[in-house]
Amino acid sequence: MPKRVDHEQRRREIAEALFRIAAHRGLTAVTLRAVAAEAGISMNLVQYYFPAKDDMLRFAWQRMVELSAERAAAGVGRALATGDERAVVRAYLAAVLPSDERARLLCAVQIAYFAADVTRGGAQPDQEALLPHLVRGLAGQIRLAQKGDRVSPSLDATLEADALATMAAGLVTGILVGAYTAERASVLVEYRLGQLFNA
Amino acid sequence: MPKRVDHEQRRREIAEALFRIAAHRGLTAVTLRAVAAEAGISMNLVQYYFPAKDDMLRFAWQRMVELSAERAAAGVGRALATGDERAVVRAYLAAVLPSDERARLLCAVQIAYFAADVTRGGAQPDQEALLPHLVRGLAGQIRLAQKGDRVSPSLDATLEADALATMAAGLVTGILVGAYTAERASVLVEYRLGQLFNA
DNA sequence: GTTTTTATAGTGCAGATGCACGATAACATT
DNA sequence: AATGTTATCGTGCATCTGCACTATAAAAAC
Repeated sequence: MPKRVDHEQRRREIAEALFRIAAHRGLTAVTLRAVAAEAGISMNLVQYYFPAKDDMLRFAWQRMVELSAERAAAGVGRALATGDERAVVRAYLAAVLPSDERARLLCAVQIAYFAADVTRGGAQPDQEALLPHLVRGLAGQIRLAQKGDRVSPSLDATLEADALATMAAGLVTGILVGAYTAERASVLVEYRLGQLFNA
Repeated sequence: MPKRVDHEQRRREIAEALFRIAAHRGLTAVTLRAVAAEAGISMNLVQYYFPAKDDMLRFAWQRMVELSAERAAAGVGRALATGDERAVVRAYLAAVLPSDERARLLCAVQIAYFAADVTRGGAQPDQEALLPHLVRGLAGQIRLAQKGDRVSPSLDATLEADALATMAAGLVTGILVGAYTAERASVLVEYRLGQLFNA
């Protein structure tokens, strides 16, 4: 076997195995042995790259935030290039919603962590910041659109952003639980965008 | 000790102990021993009333749905008596949001179960039905208000109900994670009600 | 070519967990 | 008063979990 291994890469592979287990069988099923088996390596190797289980869990969480951010940045970046605020807002929301299988996996993992955090007294700072971050992004675009008269200036940009962001958060759970399809969610988002932006 | 004990009552007490543990330390911390200690009884007694741990978890889930429904019915019932659709819609949403410590507890428990379900492949039928049930209730009130010209008939009642319900669901997570306060949530709900209903 | 470092695997262990089995005291039934 | 039933408790056990310790091939360093 090769001597030099990219540790970061190895940790990411292990994190991917963790994602699959956490998303399909819950954080409870995330044991060193289960992750090792899923990753196709021995349990000791997992311990080699993560001194303690908690390190692994933390790394995987950070990795998930990173992956989600990348996905979001791609979609939002394209929309930003067009200069169309409506498209940017749509992209923001689309980035949050689990549209494909990959996003569904990441969302399920996020919810698993979320539940573990909520019940562990105070949540991680990251958890707490996700929604406000989305709200700021949305509010910024709405204010921009108001300056261009594409959104009525009588509306409260922050409250509109709050409404959109929380709706998106609710839709995530709705989709994961099977109460909404991704298509239905899109229709709802489009409906709200139609109300927010001038025709 | 008395010979005859109300089994249902005992199970409810055990469920309450389970709630406290699940809400504060997560479903992972819900062990037979922990629940027994929290309830102030021996572990064997827990097993006496619940043959298997899974029975206990299922009973507690049902009990939580029951308690939440009772709380909701109280608030919505009062509003229904007034005949004011706006008040009813407000009551529906207020019933979902964790406004006091008790509601916060139940919501935390719900999220813990929710996460466990989402990651266990298909969710419980109950989980799946909660949001649609809320949507139907809201849509009904909105249609009623449209007939009385208190809501513009040009709006899509179902989509408006979807928007409100998912916003409420998102607010629940937002409040639990500390991103929103219950007061801020009320402001947001009122803002949206102001948009939905004619002045 | 020897030695040191690095990536990988095996094993054992203390603690926790769900559950089964047995014991017993309080009450009901007769 | 005797007997059976019910609620409660104690204990032991197989299993699993995270972790520590050790071993060993392969590759790098010299």
